[in-house]
Amino acid sequence: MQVLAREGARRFTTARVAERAGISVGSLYQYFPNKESILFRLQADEWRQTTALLHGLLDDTKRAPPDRLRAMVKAFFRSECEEAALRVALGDAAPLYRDAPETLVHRNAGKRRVVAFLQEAAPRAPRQQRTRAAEIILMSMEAIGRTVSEQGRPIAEVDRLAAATADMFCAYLERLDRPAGVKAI
Amino acid sequence: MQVLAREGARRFTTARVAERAGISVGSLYQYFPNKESILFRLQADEWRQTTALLHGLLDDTKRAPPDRLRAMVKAFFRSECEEAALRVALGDAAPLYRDAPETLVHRNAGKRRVVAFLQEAAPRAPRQQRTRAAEIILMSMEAIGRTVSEQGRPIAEVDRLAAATADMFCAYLERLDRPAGVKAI
Amino acid sequence: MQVLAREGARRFTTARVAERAGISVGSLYQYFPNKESILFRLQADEWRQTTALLHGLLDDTKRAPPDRLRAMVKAFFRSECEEAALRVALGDAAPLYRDAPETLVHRNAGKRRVVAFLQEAAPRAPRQQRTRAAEIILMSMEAIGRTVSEQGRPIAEVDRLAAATADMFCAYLERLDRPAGVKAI
Amino acid sequence: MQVLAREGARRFTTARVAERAGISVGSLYQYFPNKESILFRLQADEWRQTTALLHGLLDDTKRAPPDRLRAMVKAFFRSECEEAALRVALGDAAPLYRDAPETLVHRNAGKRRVVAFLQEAAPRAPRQQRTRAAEIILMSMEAIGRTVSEQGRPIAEVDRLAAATADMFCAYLERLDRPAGVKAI
DNA sequence: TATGAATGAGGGTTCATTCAT
DNA sequence: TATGAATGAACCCTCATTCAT
Repeated sequence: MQVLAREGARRFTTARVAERAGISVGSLYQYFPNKESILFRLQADEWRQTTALLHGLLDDTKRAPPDRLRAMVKAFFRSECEEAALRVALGDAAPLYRDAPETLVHRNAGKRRVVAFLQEAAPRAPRQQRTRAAEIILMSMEAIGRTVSEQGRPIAEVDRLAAATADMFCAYLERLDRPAGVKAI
Repeated sequence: MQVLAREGARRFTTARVAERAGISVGSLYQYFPNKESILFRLQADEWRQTTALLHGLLDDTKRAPPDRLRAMVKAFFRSECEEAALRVALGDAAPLYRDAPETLVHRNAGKRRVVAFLQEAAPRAPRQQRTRAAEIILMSMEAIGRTVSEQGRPIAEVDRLAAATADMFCAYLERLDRPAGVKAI
Repeated sequence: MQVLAREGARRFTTARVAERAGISVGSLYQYFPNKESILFRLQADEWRQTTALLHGLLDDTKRAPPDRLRAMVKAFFRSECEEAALRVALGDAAPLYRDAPETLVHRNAGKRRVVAFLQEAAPRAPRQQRTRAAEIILMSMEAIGRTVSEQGRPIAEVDRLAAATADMFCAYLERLDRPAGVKAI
Repeated sequence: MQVLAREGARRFTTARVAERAGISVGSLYQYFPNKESILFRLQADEWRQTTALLHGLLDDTKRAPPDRLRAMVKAFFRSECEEAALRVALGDAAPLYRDAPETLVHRNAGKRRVVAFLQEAAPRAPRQQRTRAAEIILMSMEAIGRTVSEQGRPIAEVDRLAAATADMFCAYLERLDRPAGVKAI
């Protein structure tokens, strides 16, 4: 993680990782079969943390769904901004793990959780719409979060963007839950 | 573009580009100072095309703003899916041009155009909110478009996702234009 | 042997040998001083088996010398074709044990046995000629056997080649035993 | 060739070849796609030379076939002993080019030439026997030649072994040409 | 202006061997 | 006696860039 954050994806080499870890390249290769797997492990750890954080917020049934959504977006943006360099570098390394099966697993898990949330937040929306909405919300949140983190914006600005993004999602929720035919726009 | 699309970002080398172009590496280096600049040029061309396409749709004042927004999202998603391989490869090469000044210029131009559009579509929204909304809409659209193209989904599905994404944007527009204090959610 | 036969000489590593043997690398190095010695041991075992087989056939004084020679060639070719992969791999590893003293010992033992056989089969040949003939016969038989095994020819074909090779050896025996000056060609 | 001869197959590395050639590794890789191809090229050159030499001798129709055979064996053994180290190293590197199609081509070309020779030298032998005999003669000659070269025997001894080997071949020729049923052994 | 051979640092990976436990 | 993590030199190969022609 330190090599990735400090040196960037391009300079993330097995030699540097080993040196930073204070071990030899050979030892590194006793724990990881190849470079790709190191990166994947880093990304998996990130996913685990973020998933725990976000699902925890969505699970908090004491709060109204929109509040939970807002909390999730805000938390996600902030977590993206911490260790921004690492996040960017992991993003740059995506080609190396993009097609791994675990990537799909992670994506699907996230999607399922949001679908479940939408069931609660927009119970009147048809199932197919909910599935698509879940995807859209996740993809947007991740993309905006990454871009914001990448640009190194000040934290206050990040929070404002999170609020605005959550506004968009909430407006979408509202519309999804509106009985069909009562179109406003 | 052909090298990038056919061989991927990893195998996009100056030697291959020169060969495909039917010139020598030396000549290639007379037109471009370095590899990075070649990639940047490719991305700039993409941007030019997409910008022309999207701004053209937004400019069509005969249609209602939401319709134009829908048209833009649909057109963007489709254009992303054409030459998906090229798009993915350009995305993978982003680290090489991400920090170029032209990148910022392009982003700002897009943002300005959407801000102008929002002025028309949500005249009652405060200026700052509009600016943020423009950014959010652009980033979401780009991110979802890229992801969708990356995943190679069937065109019908892409259109459905475009429609749903546009739904989200329209719901957001509606809310932006709603007089403050009249919160629905 | 299993590692060598299944994985080939290139992938014959101490780690793999230890794993297949169900012990640790450390333990492996308590039984063998180095990798070379493992290979040599394998080769020595092969030699022991083959020597026992071939000498046994040559020893069978109830049969006429040419018959015994034929039997030996046939048996050798067949034994080479069993476990062909192992044989090929051992051959590839030859540089590691070629210069070991045991290699010379084995070669000399084989030579002595064939010299003795020739004494019986071509008693009239001068001693020096017999010595050379023994070498030539052994080298040919080994080389043709190895090549045949390497090429994975069908067993029927292998037997035919063995018969032809034995023909050659028998013709040679005959000539060796012919009184000098009675040259036919 | 120098690296192979002086350092052996194990120490035949691209870096050493480049250094000895007075060029950089990069340049080396502009002429050869990989290490294997370098070795193959070396072997192919050897084959070309040897083929020219041996076929030339076999072609000399002014001499009787047995004489030509003797000349060929002698010439082959001597050529193997020149640059013995190179020959041994090339042999050790065989795993790298053994399965290349050119190897088969070379083998077949040699075989065809010897088959043609046998047609002349043993016209009464059946076709199938001739084919097998050609293979056997070639394989023996190559194997004995290699072994002799590998052992670094003195040239006089090499010549004697060549003569003895040729004796064996000639005896075989004689037998092949003998009308069937007139078995001597 | 065009060429393309030459460069060489740098990449990922392997593996025989050691030695503290 | 058995272990197996640690080592690190060495391997093959790539590629952005230069520069004499």
